[in-house]
Amino acid sequence: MLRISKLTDYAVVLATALSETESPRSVAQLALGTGIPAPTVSKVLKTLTREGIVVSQRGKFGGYRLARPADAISIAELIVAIEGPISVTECAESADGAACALHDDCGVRANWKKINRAVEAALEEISISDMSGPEEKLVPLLRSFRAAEENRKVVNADLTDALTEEVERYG
Amino acid sequence: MLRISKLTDYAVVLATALSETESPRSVAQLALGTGIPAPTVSKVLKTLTREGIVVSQRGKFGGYRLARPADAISIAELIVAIEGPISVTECAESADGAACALHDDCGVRANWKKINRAVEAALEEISISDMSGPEEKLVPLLRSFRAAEENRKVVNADLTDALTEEVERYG
DNA sequence: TCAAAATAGGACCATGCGAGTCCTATTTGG
DNA sequence: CCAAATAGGACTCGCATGGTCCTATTTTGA
Repeated sequence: MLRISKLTDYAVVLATALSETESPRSVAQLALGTGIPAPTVSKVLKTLTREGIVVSQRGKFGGYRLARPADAISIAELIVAIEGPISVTECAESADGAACALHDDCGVRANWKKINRAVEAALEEISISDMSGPEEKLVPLLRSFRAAEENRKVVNADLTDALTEEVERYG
Repeated sequence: MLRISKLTDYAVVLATALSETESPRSVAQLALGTGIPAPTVSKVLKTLTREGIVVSQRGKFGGYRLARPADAISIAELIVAIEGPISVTECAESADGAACALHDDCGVRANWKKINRAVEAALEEISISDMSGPEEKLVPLLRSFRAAEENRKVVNADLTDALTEEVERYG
C-alpha cells in the first residue's frame, strides 16, 4: 500500500514533539504527551540516537532532544533511519540489479528507479518543522503537486476528467 | 522502506508486457515472457480483471489484454487495484480519523494526508506506456522532481549541500 | 557514597500479512 | 465431446513488524 511503517510514523510524531522544546524530554514525558507506549517510544528514540538525529542525555534530568534544528531534519531522513534506504520496489534497491529474478530485458526496472528518486526528493523537501503546525506549511510539496497537476492538463488533456475524478475519490 | 508490494510490481511488468500487443495473451505466454511464475501471473491478472484494468477472454485462444490504451492506465491505478487505497500512514487511511490511537491533537496527521496526496498525484502522472521503453519518458515526474530541487535551493540555501549529499548517497 | 532516574542494548515473542501454490468450477472453440 | 483457457477461492509458509521486557551503564543530588 506504499506505506511507511508504524515505527516511522512514531518517529515523525516524536521528532515533532521534540521540536517544541529545547530542553531534553524523557521517555515518560513523551509517552504521556503523544500517547505512544513508553517502551516503543524508547525503542524509536534509541534508533534515532544511533542515527544522529536526536541526542541523548543520560542520568537524572536526562532525556532526548533534536540534534539539529527542526527544519534541518527531513521526513526522508527519518524513514531511512528507521527502515533503511528508500526504495519503492525490491529490485530497485540492489545497486547491481542482479537481485531481480525477472528477465533482464524488463525495462521497467530503470523507470522504477526514477520514480523512486522523485518520491525520495519530495520527502527530502519536507522537514519536521513542516509537520508540526496546524497551518499549511507544506509549500514545497504542494508546489510539486501543482506542477504535476499542471502537467496533467497539458500533456493529456483528454484524460483530465478521469484522472481528477480518481484524485477526488482517493484524496 | 516505503515499498510497494511485489505483486504490484508484477502487475506493472505484466501490464507493460500486455501493452506490446493487441491480441490476448495467455498466462503461459506471459509467464514465459516475463519470468514470473505462472500461478502468480494468473493471480495478478485475475485481480486486474476484476478491477477493470485488463479484460479476459476465456476458452481456447483466450487470454488477457489491456482494457484501455496503455497511456490511460496509471501506476497509481495498478497500486490501488492490487493493494487498495494509497495511504502513506495507517491513520491517514481512515476517513473519520478515529482509528489513530495517538492523541487527537497530533497535528502530524493532517500533514501526512497532504504528503499522501502529493505522492499519489505523482504516481497518477505515470502511465504504463511511460514504463515500457528504455528511453526516458517520465517527463511529468522528472518535472516535479526538478521543481522540488529548484525549491530546495531557494527556500533553504544553507542546507543545499547536506541535502544534495544525501540525494547522492541514496539516489 | 549511595540511591534514584534516566538511557543503552539487546533478547524475545507473536501475530498478522505478503507471496505463492493448488484445486475445482466455468467458459469457449474446434 | 475434448482441450485450452480463465474464475474463484482455499490453503500454507515464512518472515518482517510490533511490541515488551530485562539487564547494564551513566548521571545527578542528597
